[in-house]
Amino acid sequence: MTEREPTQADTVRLAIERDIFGGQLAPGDALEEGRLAARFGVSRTPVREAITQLAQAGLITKQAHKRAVVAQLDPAALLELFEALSELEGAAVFLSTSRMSSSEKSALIEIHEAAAENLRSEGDPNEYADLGFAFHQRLVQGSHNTVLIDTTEWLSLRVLPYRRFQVVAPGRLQKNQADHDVIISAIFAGDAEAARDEIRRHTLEQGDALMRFIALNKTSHADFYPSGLIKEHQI
Amino acid sequence: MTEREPTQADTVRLAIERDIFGGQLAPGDALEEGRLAARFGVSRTPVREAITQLAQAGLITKQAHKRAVVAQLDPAALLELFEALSELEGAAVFLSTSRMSSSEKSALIEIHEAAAENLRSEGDPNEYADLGFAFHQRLVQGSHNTVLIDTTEWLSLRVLPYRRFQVVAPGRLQKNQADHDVIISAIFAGDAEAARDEIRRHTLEQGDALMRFIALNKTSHADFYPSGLIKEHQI
DNA sequence: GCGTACCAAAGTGTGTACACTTTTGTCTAT
DNA sequence: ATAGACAAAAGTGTACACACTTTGGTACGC
Repeated sequence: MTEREPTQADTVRLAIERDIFGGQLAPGDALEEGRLAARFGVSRTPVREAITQLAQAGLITKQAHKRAVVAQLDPAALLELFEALSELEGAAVFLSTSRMSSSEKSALIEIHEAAAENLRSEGDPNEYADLGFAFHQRLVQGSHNTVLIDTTEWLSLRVLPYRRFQVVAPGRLQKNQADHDVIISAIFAGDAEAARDEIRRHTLEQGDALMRFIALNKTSHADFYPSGLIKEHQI
Repeated sequence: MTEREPTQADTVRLAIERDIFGGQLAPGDALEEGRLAARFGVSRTPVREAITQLAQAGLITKQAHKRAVVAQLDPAALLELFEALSELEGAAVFLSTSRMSSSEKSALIEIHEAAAENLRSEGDPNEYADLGFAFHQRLVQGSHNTVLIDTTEWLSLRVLPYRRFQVVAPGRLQKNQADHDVIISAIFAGDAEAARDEIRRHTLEQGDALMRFIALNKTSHADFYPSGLIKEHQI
């Protein structure tokens, strides 16, 4: 799916994606073609096209003659997603161990140390989260296998709408940083199997923490958004 | 993407998929909306929708204002695909080892033995190929992780159009069967790591064999189809 | 009061028309 | 002869109209 010059359908699709990842559209929200068309000042045709693409990608679900709905992940599905993600990242890191160039490795360390510094100085937790995301991303990209990279990034994206709910449990960040430390050590030691096992466990734990949080606040995800705000954005 | 009652777009999409997997549409062939519409007796709208879905899925490529083209995989891309696939199958089998029910295990063995019987009696190689596909599929499904299963099946599908080129090298089938045997043993022994390693190597080898074949016949995939036939089906 | 059938409103699926972009073939100038 | 410009043809992107399906509510019968 390459697009040189974005068509209106592409524009609409990107806008919807941003709304989903940004939280303006929560899982479970309905998308109505007519209103979206009005909102973006285009006809329903490109909107339909955008929705088709998003549905195919799994970001929204769609049944014939029914309104498209932002994909909603129940805890079981979320668990499966993280499990698959952990295996995928494990596979990628296994390859990365022997394939990362020295410049890629130093870029990885740079990110890791920036995260450490953020932790020491008690900086913005959001910034730390971004650095963590970048860390994982670089790690996977080191595999130099675009299929693996794309697939992994796609699954990461699918859980992204839920990441915003993750609170900073006490000590969680330190644990996270320590995990990353171990992973880096394994890679530099050239122990691919150890690196794989470490990141696999690490990612699985992350998913577990998120699920526990959601379960603890046992509530539909929509409840995280003040209903007034939803109505305005639901379009 | 669930569809209860198939829309025309779904019908068209399935028909195109069949053509691609069946070889009537070879990688590199162009798809023209108007003619497809005429062929299926519908308007261009559902055809466009089908093409959008296929493009999103990676089965065809599409640029704005240009005709859609059946995705073409160069050897490098094919290698990456098989590498990713082998890791994915490895991950799935790792989980399957501890998760397959006894009925799932016996179904697996049944397939395996049918394949053995086919080999002994020198039956249809196409039937053996189908059994091999089913074997891998059951193995992956044993992981009980739908995300992993869907992702793996999708990648398998993407290489399917190329499988038709695979010739039966002497001894290849026996080697294949022996590999499957080892995998089954590892699973029944409960050795998840061994099972993972075995299928990973096995799938990687399959990809290698396919690539070598394509490279040996160093020719664009379109050359496999008599050009007269292509023209008729190119629609 | 409860379930059921029906009806209207909302919303999606598809056909068709047209503008705009790409492609192809021809003509001209060097 | 060849390269470049131009024009016609082919093909895609979008708007709009309308039929069909779903949905939610209301009235009717029990």
